[in-house]
Amino acid sequence: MADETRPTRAPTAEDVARLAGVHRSAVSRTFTPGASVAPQTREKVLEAAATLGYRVNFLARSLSHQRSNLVGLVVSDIDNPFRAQLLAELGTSLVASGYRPLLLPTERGGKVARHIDMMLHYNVAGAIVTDDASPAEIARQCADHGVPLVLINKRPVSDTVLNVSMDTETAGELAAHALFDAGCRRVALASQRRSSHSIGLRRSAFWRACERLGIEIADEYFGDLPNYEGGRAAADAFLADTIDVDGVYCANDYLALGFIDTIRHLSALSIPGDLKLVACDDIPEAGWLAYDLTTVRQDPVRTADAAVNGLLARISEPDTTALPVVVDVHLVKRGSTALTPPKPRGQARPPL
Amino acid sequence: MADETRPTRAPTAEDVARLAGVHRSAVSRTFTPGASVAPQTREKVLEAAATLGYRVNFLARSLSHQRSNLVGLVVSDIDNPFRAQLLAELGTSLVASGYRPLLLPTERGGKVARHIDMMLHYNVAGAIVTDDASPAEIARQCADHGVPLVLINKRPVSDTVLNVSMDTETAGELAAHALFDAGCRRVALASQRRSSHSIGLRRSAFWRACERLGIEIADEYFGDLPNYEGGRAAADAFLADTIDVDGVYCANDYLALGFIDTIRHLSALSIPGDLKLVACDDIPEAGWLAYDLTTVRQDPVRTADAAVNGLLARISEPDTTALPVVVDVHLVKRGSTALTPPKPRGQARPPL
DNA sequence: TTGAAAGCGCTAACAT
DNA sequence: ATGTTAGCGCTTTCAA
Repeated sequence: MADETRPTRAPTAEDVARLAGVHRSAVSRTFTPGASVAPQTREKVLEAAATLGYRVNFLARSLSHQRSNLVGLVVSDIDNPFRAQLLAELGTSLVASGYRPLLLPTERGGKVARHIDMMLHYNVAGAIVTDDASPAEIARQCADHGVPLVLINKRPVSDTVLNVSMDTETAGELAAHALFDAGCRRVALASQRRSSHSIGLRRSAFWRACERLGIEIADEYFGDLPNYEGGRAAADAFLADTIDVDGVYCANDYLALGFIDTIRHLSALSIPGDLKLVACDDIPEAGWLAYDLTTVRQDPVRTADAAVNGLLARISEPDTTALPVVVDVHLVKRGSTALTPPKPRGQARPPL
Repeated sequence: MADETRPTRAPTAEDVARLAGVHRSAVSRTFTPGASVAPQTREKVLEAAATLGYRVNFLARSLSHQRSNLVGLVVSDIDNPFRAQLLAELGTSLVASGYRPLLLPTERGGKVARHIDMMLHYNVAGAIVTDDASPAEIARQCADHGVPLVLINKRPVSDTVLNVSMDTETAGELAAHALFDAGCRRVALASQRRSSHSIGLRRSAFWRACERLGIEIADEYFGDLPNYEGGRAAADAFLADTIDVDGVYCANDYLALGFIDTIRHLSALSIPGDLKLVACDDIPEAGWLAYDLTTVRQDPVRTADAAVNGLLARISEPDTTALPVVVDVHLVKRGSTALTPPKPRGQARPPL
């Protein structure tokens, strides 16, 4: 009768109670952290549970609690190594804190509305958003439903949602200084065409810093997206131009990789010989031999930690105003801004 | 009284029923795909639901159904671009199919047991595992609890769990042929030290193919992990050796990037001049100008689709035996195996 | 087609 | 400290 192939229904608290000779509530209490159970009752329950392979049904528990320990993780552009690292960190960190990440990947142009909908279906305890899409709506909806929300590197929407972002202002300054120290006085910018909050901030901060330092910004070049292809496109535009610059700031590393490759492989320019380069993020690739890119580091581990801790805080005290968290950045100096002996021709940018 | 700041409790089916002037079950039926509701009742319910912002509580629904539409996604090494792509695809594909991915990232050396535990707590509808850790235990446990399981590129464990894997045999052949066609007759292998099912298959298949073609395998070099650093370590070992080879097969692209960088930047050897290189996966980086790596493509989209479709099939018919799915591979020819004019010195591998 | 009622597995307030 | 009981929000037989 008891066929091994037919997996029997999962054991319930009732089953355990029966076997242990106690009441269901005793079982419940045994598995509830702050409950009072007699040590020996607890023992009996634990043993029975073990032999039966009992596990608390979190769905039922969440139903009682009116809130699950699921956390919505809205992410886009996982192909960007920084995002991938961040996602991994957020995931492990959440799991370590007893929460379960519900992964909600956003395709480009995908409806974020679907995701909030989803999360609300699941009574998520909170949500973390690092998507590039505009979070205004998602934030409002979450607020309406009392779902604590954390935005990473996004435009702040209200003082009820926590904003965790890198120190863009300092990042811009560090980048400008790095170029200045490398001798640059006339630079270009490379970024994405589609406007983005965080990229926008990086650009303007860099711009201001250059002004202060007396660095002239000659022009700006764009790719469609802030990725490798975007960097290549920006570099193509750059090379097609005839302006004379001695440095370039790329809005992020991922894009910088494409920029570098195009410059190195499809032009006669040398980095850092003819052109210094600085970017932002410090993805692992920036440290690779093929790139050796000076960049402003934004630590994904600390960012993720700040986001998760912040979320936990908001979950336990949802009614406090959320003070924005700014994650420090620092310059990682590499070969792309190395000082080089003056070129024989003595020209910053030789004709192609 | 009705303060906007205090988000009111989410509306329930009861609330909707009251507003629509019907019974709760009518509401339930309205939101149950195959139920029978009078068109106008349905209309009333839908309207009431809309004004109240009602959403079915999936936790409660799952409790009734005895199974949620959560799917465990056990992933490790998200830093590997192939894994990142796969994860993104799996996520979007699951969401598109009406399932919700529960992200369970495995740290290196992390206990997978924790994850199965978690999934069982949530009555997941199924699970997809692309983790590198041994899945034997996880598979057994899932089977015990009737949780459909799909393994991607892992060692098969039983005919109740579906195995989706790339065609390693063909991959080995394609790689060997690519090297052969590029003129290689004596090659080396680069992979990871820690044994891994999929890497192991790639190696042995390549080995056999070389034997058939009359390519001699001179030696094998290892890095600790199948990543960039692993590739660098393997290349270091390779360079420290004095064997004379004309080609190298890297067990995966990610590792190959490190291998290439070390060869290109820390040795006098040229690729493909002195050394042809072939790897496996076809991550985006392989096509970058800095690498231009000939590789055997394993399409993450098709792999993910196969896994998700397979999972759905097993969810609907859990008692059929799972026929392994093999995902086709093909060669992507790039510069690392380009034929080059004979070197002036006429020597395959010049001394450093 | 619709209302009534039982039950999914668990928690928590209450009573003992 | 433990048993009792009333829900949590939904689905689903069963009658009507």
